[in-house]
Amino acid sequence: MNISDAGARAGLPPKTIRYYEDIGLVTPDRDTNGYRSFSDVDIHNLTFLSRARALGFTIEECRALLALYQDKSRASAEVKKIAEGHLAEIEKKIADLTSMRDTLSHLVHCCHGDDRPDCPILADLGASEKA
Amino acid sequence: MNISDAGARAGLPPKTIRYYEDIGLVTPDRDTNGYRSFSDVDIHNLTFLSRARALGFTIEECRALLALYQDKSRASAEVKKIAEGHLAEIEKKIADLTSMRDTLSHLVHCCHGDDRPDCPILADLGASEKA
DNA sequence: CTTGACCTTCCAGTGACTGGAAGCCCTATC
DNA sequence: GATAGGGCTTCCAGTCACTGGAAGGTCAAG
Repeated sequence: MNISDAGARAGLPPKTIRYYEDIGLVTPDRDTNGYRSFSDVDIHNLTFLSRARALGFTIEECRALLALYQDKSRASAEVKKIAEGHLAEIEKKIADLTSMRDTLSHLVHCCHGDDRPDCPILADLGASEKA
Repeated sequence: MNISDAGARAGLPPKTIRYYEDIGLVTPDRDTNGYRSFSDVDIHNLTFLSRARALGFTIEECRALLALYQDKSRASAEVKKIAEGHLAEIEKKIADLTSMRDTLSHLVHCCHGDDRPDCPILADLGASEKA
């Protein structure tokens, strides 16, 4: 199967698949004309990667997960450890963004947003620090 | 004031300040020895940038906000528009991350995490699509 | 006079792609 | 057989907002 079809199956653009090959995540065969030829296993691995990325795992986490996926004697504890670490990072990002949102939402709410220059948003950003 | 002190005041590393000068966000004077010399206004602007960045505004949003900040006849509506746009993006990121967290949290919860290979996390990532 | 902490510039790397150029390959139609 | 189009290949550059490091100038203290 050619790269476009493989991409359609896995839910990834061709460019991304070439990149994944570049960094050694997949190693499709080549046809005699030089075209990449994707086997069912390749598609399966690409789909795995696509889903793991959609869950926000970094490429290096994906690499580790894929290796564990292919190692039929792995310990599930190792997988769980990676997932838990990633989960903690997601939680932290959510907390950070929520804090930003609360602050910004408050400021936006305070700004009347008309053609006058008074603006609590800018006032707050530019304020000297206070206790 | 030299770059390190300016950075300490504004809460930014010297490298970042040099970068901000590179891209035209600040334009500190130079001493005769070539060192950057930061005025109170420079510090103020850097602090403004530091806070806006901490709220997750992009550099280009910061550039726009800083211009509005310095324009004493601006309309607050313009500021509010930028802030609201940014707020919407934050909300979206929070929603995306929350969805990821829920999925991942569920999977982590299902994985017993011992030395056996059975792992619902990998099973899910590798599953053929189902209805 | 030397040491060490600053400062300067410039170049390269980060993560995970993405866009684009230049050129080969394949199929279909005229 | 020529040609048009689409898809494939490689490679280079750009994204965003820095960050690290090298090479070298400057300054205050001892």
